[in-house]
Amino acid sequence: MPASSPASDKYTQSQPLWARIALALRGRVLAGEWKAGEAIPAESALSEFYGVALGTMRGAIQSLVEDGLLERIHGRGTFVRGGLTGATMLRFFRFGSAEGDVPASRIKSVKAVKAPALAARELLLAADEQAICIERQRCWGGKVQLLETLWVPHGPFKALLDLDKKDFSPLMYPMYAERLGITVNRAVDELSFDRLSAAQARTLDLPVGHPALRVERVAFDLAGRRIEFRVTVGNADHFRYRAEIR
Amino acid sequence: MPASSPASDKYTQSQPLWARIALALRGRVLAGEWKAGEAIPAESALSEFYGVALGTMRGAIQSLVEDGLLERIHGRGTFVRGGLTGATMLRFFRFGSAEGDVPASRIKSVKAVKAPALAARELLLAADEQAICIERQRCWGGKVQLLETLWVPHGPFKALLDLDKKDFSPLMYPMYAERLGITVNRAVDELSFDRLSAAQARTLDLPVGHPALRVERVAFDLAGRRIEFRVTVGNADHFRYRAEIR
DNA sequence: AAGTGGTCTAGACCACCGA
DNA sequence: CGGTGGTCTAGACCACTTA
Repeated sequence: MPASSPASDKYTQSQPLWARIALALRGRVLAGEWKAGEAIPAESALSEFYGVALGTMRGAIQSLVEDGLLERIHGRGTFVRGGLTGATMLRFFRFGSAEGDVPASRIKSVKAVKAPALAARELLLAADEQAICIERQRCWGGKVQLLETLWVPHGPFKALLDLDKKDFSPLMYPMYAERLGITVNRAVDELSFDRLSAAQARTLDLPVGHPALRVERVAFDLAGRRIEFRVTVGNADHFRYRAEIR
Repeated sequence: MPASSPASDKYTQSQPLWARIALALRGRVLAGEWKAGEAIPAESALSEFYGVALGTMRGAIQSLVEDGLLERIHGRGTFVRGGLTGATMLRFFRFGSAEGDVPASRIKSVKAVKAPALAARELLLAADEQAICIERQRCWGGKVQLLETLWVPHGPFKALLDLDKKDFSPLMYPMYAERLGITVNRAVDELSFDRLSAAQARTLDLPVGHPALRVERVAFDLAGRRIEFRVTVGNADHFRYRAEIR
């Protein structure tokens, strides 16, 4: 940045200076110069490095904070945000008594497959492109409560195929981070209602055709790439969600 | 503000200067000094009035923008935000063909009642306090699609009792603004799953016990007061909602 | 052209954190 | 204590909108 667009060229670029610096900073984060959880240099150091005023540097950092890439802690520093923890599917459901229960996770299968049409579309994969399909169940209170099917692109995730089902972490996103170096930074859930198929009903111990909440989730990494598509199905009677408008 | 806490007292208050100014500004908006849709004075004028630097004034305004109270438009000014339009219940549903259709609204009844327990709790009313209950239906494609029951506190809304059912606007919130001077600034929706009662099923032309989405909404005015509680019920098969995590 | 918000500078000092 | 981010100042000039 200092060489390619000197700060003395005020107001001559199409983007504000703080936005260009934010872009450069984002690039350095994505390139792995500072890893998740680590601190980036102090504002003063960065403002000197880029040859801009402190306020401008703060603006650049602030935009990345609002974007979810960085996190500022007063008195300590500015940190690269860790990814999502993944325990977030619970926010759509209320399971009565199972408060202290640890939500268990059971992997049923991990297979290399041709991505089906829906998954290929959501992950922006070419037709017939290879993917990995993971099926798992999530349990609370000793009962299977959620059925999940996940697809991830084959390339960056192929190490999962060599992993024993027992060694999968109950939370996928921290596992992606530790084992593959892939950070899930953002996810979009699409909710709809459905009815349980015969197989689903059997596993969930509910009648066939019972109302179900269906969540289709696309997860994005730090660079904004689509790295996981997931379909979760659960008993609609336990659905509860709070949305705010303004 | 200029008299009660001069700007020269730097850093001696528990709140930052910009926060105290934001509070003062919010008070002037709530007092009606500038109405919804109107512009407030320019940053430069306000910074002079409060005796602070321009950057501090910008910070105060920015906080109110993030709060949804103000809106800045480059080159034009800073405006008091109009309230919600109210067409927002549609975001939970997809009604296939009825794209060009104007969503119709039919008021079934407007009555002064003792607030039932649920409504009283959500509106923070005392037990047995008076409220106004409004029942209405919303239609698309020539069919009744949503059933709504609304409760509003009696005091500020009593003018609604003198209004003919035909004169209700299809959108409640703009009507609150025009007829009562009450601006809905924020609303919280709680979604859950239910089944249609016999009466509901008849009106919606669906089987009894058919899966239904239930939305309980609390609406807040500019001052943060709870001014409306609303229960909306519709066919769960048309439910669709997008949520984002980060 | 005049007025608005948006960007940027070059400082100063305050509040928080950890060693 | 030294280092971090947070607040604040007093300017200057840019970009957008309206008349």
